[in-house]
Amino acid sequence: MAAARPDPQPRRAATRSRAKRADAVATLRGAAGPRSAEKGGAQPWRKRVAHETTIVQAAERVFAGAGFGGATMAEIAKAAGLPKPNLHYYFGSKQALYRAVLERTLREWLEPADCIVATAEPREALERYIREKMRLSFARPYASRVWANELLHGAPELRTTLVRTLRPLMRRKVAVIDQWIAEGRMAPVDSSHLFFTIWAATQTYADFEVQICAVLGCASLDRAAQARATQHVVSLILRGCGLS
Amino acid sequence: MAAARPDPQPRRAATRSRAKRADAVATLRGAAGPRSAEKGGAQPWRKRVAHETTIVQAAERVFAGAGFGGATMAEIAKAAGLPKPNLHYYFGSKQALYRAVLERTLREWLEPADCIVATAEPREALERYIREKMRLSFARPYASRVWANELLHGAPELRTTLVRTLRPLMRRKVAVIDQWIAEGRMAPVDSSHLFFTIWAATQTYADFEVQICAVLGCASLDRAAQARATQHVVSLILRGCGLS
DNA sequence: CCTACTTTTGACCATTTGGTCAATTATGCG
DNA sequence: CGCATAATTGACCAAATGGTCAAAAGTAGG
Repeated sequence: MAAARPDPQPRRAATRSRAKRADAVATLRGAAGPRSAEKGGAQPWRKRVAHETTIVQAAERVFAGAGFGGATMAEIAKAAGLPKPNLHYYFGSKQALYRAVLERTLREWLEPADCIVATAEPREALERYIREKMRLSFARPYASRVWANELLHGAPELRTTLVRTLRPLMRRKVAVIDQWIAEGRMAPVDSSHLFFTIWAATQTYADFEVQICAVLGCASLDRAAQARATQHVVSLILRGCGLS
Repeated sequence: MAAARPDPQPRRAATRSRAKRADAVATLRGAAGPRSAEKGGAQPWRKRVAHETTIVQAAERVFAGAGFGGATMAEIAKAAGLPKPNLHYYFGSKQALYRAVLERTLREWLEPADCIVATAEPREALERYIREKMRLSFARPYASRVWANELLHGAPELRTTLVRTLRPLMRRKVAVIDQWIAEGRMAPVDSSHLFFTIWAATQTYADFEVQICAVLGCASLDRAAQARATQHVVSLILRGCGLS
């Protein structure tokens, strides 16, 4: 996760035809900010990262709009403003590109859980967690939809990731909630299912936005509506946990 | 909606090539039980309905598993145990078949809301509503997923349905909740958002089953696990509504 | 049996789509 | 400059896919 970028290395050239694809994904994984200890104006791979990011963002939008099967590489290319073979140059295949999108999302998705720790105040921690989830839902609806779409279809690409990454994390978080309950600091809810409910209640604003807007009779949720939604989810769940 | 079936009429034959498609959808719409006032052993269209049902069920499974774009008519045909042109005979196109699946789901989806009426006891009505939604989620996961998938991708097929059918219904239900709140019979929650939360919390068990199973570490939710989930959602939301 | 119909089905087609290639152009470096 | 490597891109291809058709096979009523 924190692995430093492999810098502008010749990227292990084989006959090239086979070598190009592969690890563009790895690039994105640690692309956050290792611009530090490099030489002077390291612009060679700067452009590469920029392109990869452009592509992944375009792909995110297109995959969100049509699903994996419905999205086409041509459409993604158009959305990214690049010729199609270029996508294949950076990400060997449609599937690899899709994976890159999912991987990027997963990291962002797990982050908010950091505030669920035993030493925290239950009410404060949960409220913060829910608010952060709501914020993500409104800020990155496409990412949420790609993720939802993947789960919806049985998670063919990240079933193992769910078991190997999400599950261990959740075990720890669930233990924290259970401890809070044991200490009588909140009502005895089922901690695992509490997370499922929070995920569902928050992400529904990204995933099923059309339905919500159709019912509310608005084209999209403005700032005020987002705040109202957030307030609703926070207070409903906190009260449900006996934390009002 | 209650329109009687057009019985084994010559089904307005034009040059046939163009006539065959069309209204298989209409058939399904009112196919519930008009077996009543017909003549004797009305078996001619009996088989037709059976086939249409078979096809729609197969389509539901396949669409749920791959989305509209990812599903193929060939796959649906195989799942239905019929040759591909047969599907086109009953439902003119892939899109029409998809619509038929969605339409069937919508009816089932709206039904549980019948118990939300002003004269009912809030606690009892809401609990019943939630339980019914949970039951549907476990009983018809494929339908839920097709629906979710459609919403996820912007509801291209049923945006108008949402506005013309779901919205009016919800206006009435929301009014009921608001009345209950005004009468001081439950906590002052945002009634529209309460529905969004209930939908999300219940349908997550169908839509994101893989994620839930991955976290819980089980292959699928057995009866006991389903009961636990249901109990969790019911008590969390009721308490959230001040109805414990 | 015969006529008129609905239904079934194998063979087929035009289009779309993921992916490839080879040729070409940038780019870094000695 | 000149070499090597990375990046770009127009042209292409094989496979998959939604949809069509016409011939064949039921099926009901006269």
